[in-house]
Amino acid sequence: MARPIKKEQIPNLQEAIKETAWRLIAAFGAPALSLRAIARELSITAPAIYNYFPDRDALVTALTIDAFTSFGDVQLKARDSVAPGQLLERFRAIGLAYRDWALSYPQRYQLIFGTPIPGYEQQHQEIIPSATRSISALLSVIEEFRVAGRLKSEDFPTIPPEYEEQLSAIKTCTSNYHSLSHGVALIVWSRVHGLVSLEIGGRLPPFGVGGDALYHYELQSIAKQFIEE
Amino acid sequence: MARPIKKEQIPNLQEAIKETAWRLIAAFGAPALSLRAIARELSITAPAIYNYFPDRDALVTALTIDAFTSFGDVQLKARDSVAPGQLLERFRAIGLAYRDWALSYPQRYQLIFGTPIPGYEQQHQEIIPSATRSISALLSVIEEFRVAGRLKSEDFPTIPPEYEEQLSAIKTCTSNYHSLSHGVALIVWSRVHGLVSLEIGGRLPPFGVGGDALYHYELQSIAKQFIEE
DNA sequence: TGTACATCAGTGAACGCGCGTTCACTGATGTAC
DNA sequence: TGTACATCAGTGAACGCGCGTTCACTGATGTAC
Repeated sequence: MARPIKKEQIPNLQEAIKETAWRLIAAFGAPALSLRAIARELSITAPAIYNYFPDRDALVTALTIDAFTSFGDVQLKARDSVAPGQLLERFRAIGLAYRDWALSYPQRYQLIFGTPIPGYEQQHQEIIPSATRSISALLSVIEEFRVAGRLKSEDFPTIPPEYEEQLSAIKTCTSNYHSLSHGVALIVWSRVHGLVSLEIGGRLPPFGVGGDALYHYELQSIAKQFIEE
Repeated sequence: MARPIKKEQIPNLQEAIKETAWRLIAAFGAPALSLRAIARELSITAPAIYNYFPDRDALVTALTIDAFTSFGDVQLKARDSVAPGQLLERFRAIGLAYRDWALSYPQRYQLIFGTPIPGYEQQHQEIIPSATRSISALLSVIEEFRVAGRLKSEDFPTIPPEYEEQLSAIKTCTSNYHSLSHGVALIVWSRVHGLVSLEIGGRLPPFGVGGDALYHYELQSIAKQFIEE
């Protein structure tokens, strides 16, 4: 017998909300994200979302954690796709994966590494583990170089003791790493981030330079500067 | 005789609107900028703003142009503060001025180099002149190095002809520059931008590294890599 | 010096909109007997 | 197999808010005679 028309349910609404949020962020930018827009898109009412997230900030926090996790997965996978002995190849794999991920998910990249959403205060405590994990692939390889005595560090600025204590956030994960490794990892990250964020922002075309060739060149430069053959 | 209480006028309201806009952007972020908030701050009514700017986007465009102009002023002043012969010192001066400006006006930096404001479509044609001028200081010095035969470019990726045509935007200003100079300027910019945007975003502390020492180190690295002594 | 008039920067009310969040509710589903 | 009940995901109305933009207006200022 025919049941009365049952409204088609959305299985796993929690996930559907997040996926829709990503689509809207991709289309209109993270700061324009709104619960009502998500609800509209899913053909539910806005208050239904409150069954899954206590408020808008909690949703953004969940999205941020997911983004860091996805990014971290890719970074660790890239590292582990190369045998532990081939450090230089590991480094290259991580670097290439960085840009690939950023170009695949420019919105997520902007969300976690770009200008923060106004009016949204990051819940640092909740985000730190996934954020720390995401950078740990690069950090671990650089530390391995250092341990192997292959990190060129002659003129790298020494890190003053008063800064050392600020390392705590990351150090919970990588407490045994030398602080030099953190310094080098940071400068490597800043170069890679500089190029990638300009590329995502569409600022390469005016210079008439291809992002692909430039990125390979930059990775090569970094390796040459910091790593002993 | 006592005139009736005259409401204190704001002289040069156009400028006052822009100044207030910058203050609000500094406080709440560019995407949160609203005409009504500006009006409230100035104790005028929102429609009064329409006497000076046809709509919100026009205001943002004006702010963007002002920011590029202010940034360009600083860049050119830095370059010209050093005698034309001392190219390396000119380069250093430009680099240091870049960070100084960014740290002084992080909001302006974010507005012109960070994630674009959602719902605001840049009026490219109006902005291009000030944007092009702002980068011209760096570009000119690098071109001078090239002309002097002091630009190390052995393994710099060659720029494919199909990209050359995209240079048009900048080339209106610097049409006689070699495209290699554009390429090198871009990579220099990307490094400097990478570090500065991480510093502005408050992402250096977790690594326990001081922005000052790191930036000097990075400028030095760039010079060493691209410039013949 | 005094009057009539044009100018036009700023006002105040109103429009239609979207937002986050609250609240009492409904109605399908699953469980206990 | 059948009935009574508890659960709880999602609803719909409402709240108070801020937004960009429009419009007819007002009232101080400057000009012409």
